[in-house]
Amino acid sequence: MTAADAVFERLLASIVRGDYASGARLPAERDLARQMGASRPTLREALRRLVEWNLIEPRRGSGIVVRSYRDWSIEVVAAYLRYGTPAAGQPSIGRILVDMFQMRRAVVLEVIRLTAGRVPKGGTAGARLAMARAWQLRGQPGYAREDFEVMRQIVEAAGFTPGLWLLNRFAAIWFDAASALQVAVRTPDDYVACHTRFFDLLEAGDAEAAHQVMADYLARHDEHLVKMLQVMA
Amino acid sequence: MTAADAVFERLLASIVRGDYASGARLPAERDLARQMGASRPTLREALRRLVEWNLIEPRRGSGIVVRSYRDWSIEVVAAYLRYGTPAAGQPSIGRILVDMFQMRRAVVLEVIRLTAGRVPKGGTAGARLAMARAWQLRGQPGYAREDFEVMRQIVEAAGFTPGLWLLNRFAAIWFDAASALQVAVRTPDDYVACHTRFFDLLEAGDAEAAHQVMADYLARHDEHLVKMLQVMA
DNA sequence: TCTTACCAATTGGTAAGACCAAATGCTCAC
DNA sequence: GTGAGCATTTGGTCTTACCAATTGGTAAGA
Repeated sequence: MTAADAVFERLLASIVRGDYASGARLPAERDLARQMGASRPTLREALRRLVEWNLIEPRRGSGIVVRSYRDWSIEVVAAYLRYGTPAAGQPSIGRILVDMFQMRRAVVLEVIRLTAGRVPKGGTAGARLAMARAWQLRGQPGYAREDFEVMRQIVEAAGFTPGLWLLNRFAAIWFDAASALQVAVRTPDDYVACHTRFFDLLEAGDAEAAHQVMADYLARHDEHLVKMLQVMA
Repeated sequence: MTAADAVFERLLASIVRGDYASGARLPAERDLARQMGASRPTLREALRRLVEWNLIEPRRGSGIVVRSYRDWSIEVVAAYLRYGTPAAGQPSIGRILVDMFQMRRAVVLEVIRLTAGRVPKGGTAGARLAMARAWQLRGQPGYAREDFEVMRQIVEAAGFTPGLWLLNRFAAIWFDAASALQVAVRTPDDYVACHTRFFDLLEAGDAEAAHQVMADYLARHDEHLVKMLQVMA
């Protein structure tokens, strides 16, 4: 991790933790750089990302104002799971987590739905290979990424570029959150069976049935994770 | 627009346009800064955002490699609409556009679905006010933002924070894309009627019917936009 | 001839200091 | 009390320099 990354993480934590009220001002860049033990250019690289995530808004001559949590961008969730301290009337961390799971499943399923009817003949070959690799890696660190690669292969073969890019963003957020939660994703026993059936249905052109297979699979998958979360809570 | 923004935009354009093959290296930072007529710190602020969007990957001692388009993040779509030149076998700009519309509608509707059952008594008050403001602004520049505020009010009232943050990201991408397309969003005549009915159903606790109202509304809305796109093409 | 260890060049990462320009807020004249 | 003008604050940018990780070639050794 670079110095700019470290500064970014510290500022991110303090904002998400609620150290600054909405509309409050951060210390001036020069002071902030000194507080963080970093140079101004390094600090500014960190600030760039905070701007990108809609956490702050620099105003020349005036200062850097901290934006309301209602303006934040989805990339913040992982940090919120790490550092968040919900104020009164705001949803709890557990609530956020459950919501995130629901939303993630909904988005992935929508991408699948929009993809399913467009997979060309033989378009599942890459996905089948990725699935085999993922299965080999079950229980090991590289599994999540390879499992994710399966869907990317499908979506790419279908030429559904915006869906591919959306999945990429979600994956980044997801892996970040997972590392924050120390969640070890378990691979279901029917992993290969479900996916093979999914691929076969795609090749056969039965988009609706294919979508249903993955909907059921992900529902079971999430159910398992939610149980784990309840054990933790 | 700051100098760093300008440099970012130029680099973004050249990468999205395909000036660099996947895995190719950008010129060294010092050379690139000179080419862009900017200082190294300014250039590096621009590179930060390109990293954030998964367009490049800096490697100390080696250089900055340009990543494959399949790794890019969803934030890139707007730039792709501006500058993209799809290679053979890749989807056309028109295809991307239609996909984007579909995906946006799907995501918004999913957020609505996950929100609908959780709106508290009186939770639509803020949304009704925003709707009135949006209607006043129909046909004018501020309309799109205020129209978007309506949904944010609903989602916020329901305490569906990840959904709120996801909408924020989508809105940013959407407004960026709209400015690239010079699309003027027309306000349907039944704007107030549809939304009022939506709010009433939410307050009555009929989540399914509420969802359906907005699904129909957005379908008609998008149909209109798609027609405009066909005229343009 | 092949391999290995090492060194120098390349290149991203960081720091310090200075100046410009926009916004702010105070002061002073009216 | 009010408005114009000026000094201060503060983000935006540039220059220069040095550090550290990687790379690639070179020379020594097997």
